[in-house]
Amino acid sequence: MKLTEAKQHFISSWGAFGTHWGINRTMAQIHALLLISPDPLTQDDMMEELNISRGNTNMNIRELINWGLVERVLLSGERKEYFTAEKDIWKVVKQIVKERKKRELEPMLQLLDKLEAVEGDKRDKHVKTFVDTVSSIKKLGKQADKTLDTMIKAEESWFVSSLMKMFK
Amino acid sequence: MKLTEAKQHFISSWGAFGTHWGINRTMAQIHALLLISPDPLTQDDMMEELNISRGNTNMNIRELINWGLVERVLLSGERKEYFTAEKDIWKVVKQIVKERKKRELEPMLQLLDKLEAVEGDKRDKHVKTFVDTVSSIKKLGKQADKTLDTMIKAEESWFVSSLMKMFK
DNA sequence: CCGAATTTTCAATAATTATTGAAAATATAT
DNA sequence: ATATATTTTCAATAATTATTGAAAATTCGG
Repeated sequence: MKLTEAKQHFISSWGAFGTHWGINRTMAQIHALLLISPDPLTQDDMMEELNISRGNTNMNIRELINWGLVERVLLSGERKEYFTAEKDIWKVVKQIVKERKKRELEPMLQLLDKLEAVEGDKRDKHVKTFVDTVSSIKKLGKQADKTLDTMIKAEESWFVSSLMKMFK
Repeated sequence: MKLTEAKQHFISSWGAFGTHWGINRTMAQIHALLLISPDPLTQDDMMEELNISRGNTNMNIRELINWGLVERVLLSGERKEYFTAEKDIWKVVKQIVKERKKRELEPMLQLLDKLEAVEGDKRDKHVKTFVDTVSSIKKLGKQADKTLDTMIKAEESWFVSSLMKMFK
């Protein structure tokens, strides 16, 4: 397979992959493109490679910057802005985990805390099932939260080798 | 907070949560409803509780059954079908991980294998960056795949206590 | 400060995805 | 077998989400 074709495959399947994870296609594709680009790219480069409009490109680049996955680069002597993505995949994964934890897991745990304190007699099976379900989700969620915190701090080498031994 | 209100909150936020994970709102809400229901429910029960149409209810129940999260229950003397959800959250998580691994991670790893074998001179930085990116994603993906396999087999008690020690 | 280059915004539109509801198919009791 | 209850399908529609493109805002060199 030629590089051009391989790049197309990579970008389009990264985009499709993203849609399964609540990330929009274009955002994932821009990210994919930057991941495989040795040098920083401009908005125009991305528009051309991915055949998307200026507005779409711009909004999704900003979103990737918010996620901490892409950053602006200033190239001296150039008027245009350039962008580059973190290439260390372990760092990328940690960054995504960190953001999703903050945006989704933490608010969910806060809600569960409130819901667990529902009024009512636990001898009523409706109350009991509700409280039991909420409590068990909360328990697992809290554990996941701690685990992810540690993961976020970890080095890849440590992570891989520890897990290899642990889950052999 | 009263039970009725708490249930509403739980169902609607479980639905919103689902949409961040590529699961449609209704499917997540039906699942939530079944999780907190002490007894099996019929399609009509769900239609009424969630204010959704028969067709929508039916399609999403079947989808939940495909995911292995819900099953039919036959109640003797009843003409209607009843449905119930697995209540053990650890089993639920394992089932979801198992399915998503099969549906998303494994096909991605297969693709990466092919893309890694791209033609071209690795002294060309475009080729090099492409191959390096693909390889490192593949490496991490393969590790995740193994780790998840072990997790799928694990008992919750084992999982929680091991991780507690590991990630103290 | 001026003017050109560049970036950003956002209302309009397109594309995608979810939902309805009624008809068809299936199952069951008598 | 027939009538009735129940489930399933799916074309039509609604709702949501993504994308465009042109106008406005900003930046920056001279």
